[in-house]
Amino acid sequence: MARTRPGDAGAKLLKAASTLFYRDGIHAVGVDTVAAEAGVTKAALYGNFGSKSRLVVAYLRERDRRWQEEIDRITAAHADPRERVLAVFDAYEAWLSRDGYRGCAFLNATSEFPDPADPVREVVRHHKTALRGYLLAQLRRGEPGRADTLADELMLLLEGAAVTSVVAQGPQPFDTAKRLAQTLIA
Amino acid sequence: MARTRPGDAGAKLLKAASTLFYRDGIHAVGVDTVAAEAGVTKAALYGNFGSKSRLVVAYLRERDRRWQEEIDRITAAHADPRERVLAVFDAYEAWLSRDGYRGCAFLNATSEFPDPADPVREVVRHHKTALRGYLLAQLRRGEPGRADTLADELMLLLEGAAVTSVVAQGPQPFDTAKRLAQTLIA
DNA sequence: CACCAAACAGACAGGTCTGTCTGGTGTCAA
DNA sequence: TTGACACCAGACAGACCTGTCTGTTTGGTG
Repeated sequence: MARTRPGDAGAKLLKAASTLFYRDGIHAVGVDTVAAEAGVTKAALYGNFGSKSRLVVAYLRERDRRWQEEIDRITAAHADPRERVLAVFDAYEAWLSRDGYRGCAFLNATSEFPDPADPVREVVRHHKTALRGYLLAQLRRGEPGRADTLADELMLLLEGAAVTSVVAQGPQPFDTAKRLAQTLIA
Repeated sequence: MARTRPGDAGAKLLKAASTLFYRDGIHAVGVDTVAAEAGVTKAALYGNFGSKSRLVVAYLRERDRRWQEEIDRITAAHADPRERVLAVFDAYEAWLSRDGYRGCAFLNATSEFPDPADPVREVVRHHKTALRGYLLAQLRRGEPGRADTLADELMLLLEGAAVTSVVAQGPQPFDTAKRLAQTLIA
């Protein structure tokens, strides 16, 4: 088997962790399983991340980074603020659909880590704050006075559609959410 | 110490399980902990429920039963369909507030049990279907033609507020949700 | 080429998990 | 009063958990 090049174990682990933690849940996956899936030894895991907790945080940060890239793509693809907002709904739906409606990784992590002071929860707050911030920035270019309220409302619709689509095992809630969002920002 | 009377161990276990599973998460709590919290032996747990999985299902069913009682109280306290709908939002908020914003027990369980075929997930679907059914029944008495769409929209707002209030660690999202709900059903 | 850092391989410790089993004890009902 | 049954107490099995350690091998760099 091709030996892992020095410095590559971290990336392999992150990829494996992302797949397994998201698919099966964080508590349900052991470090041995992550290392095996990455084709890397447990020693490499602890050498790179120090602990499972820190690997979990790194996993969420990485996912946040990828989501940020998605936001950048949306910004590049659409100039109209309203279109950008609606594109966020589409992107959210596409992510969940691609992953078999296992829900938002950050909300799932929140369920598994009850302590609000946990570093995991800080990453979640950072991610959600950034998302709301993006919506807010777009909405300010429409009716600045209503932008804050609208951002709150759209966040409710996004999160609601995300969790409901998991229970329903399908994208239908996003149709409802997008339609409602459209009338709100019209 | 007063000995547990025959037949009471099940109820004690259910109460302890409800507290611990909800507060700390299901995978994070072991059967020994549940038995100890209930003041009961592990043998009694397995005698009454057979397995941890079945205890989890019983925990969610019990919670669903209690929520159904809440719905009955709402029905008794309000005659107007619109008031009943808004009272559901208030009740949802009150439950989360009482429990320190740990979120909806059923959505949290969904995060922890990825397999849609798991009995746990069946209980979740049953609970959410019943909730939507109640809203739908009320909405049909207003504009029957829009009732289905409205029920979907209100569910999004409820779920959205539930999860967002966990991330935000406070009830503010429910203000947004209720205000929006009010304009939708006006 | 020689060295170092990072990987490999895999044993190991100490704890926790679910689930079982044995044997004694209290309660209720017949 | 006696028998059935649900409980208590706690040991036990076997798997899995996180995290550590020893020693070896290898790739990249000076």
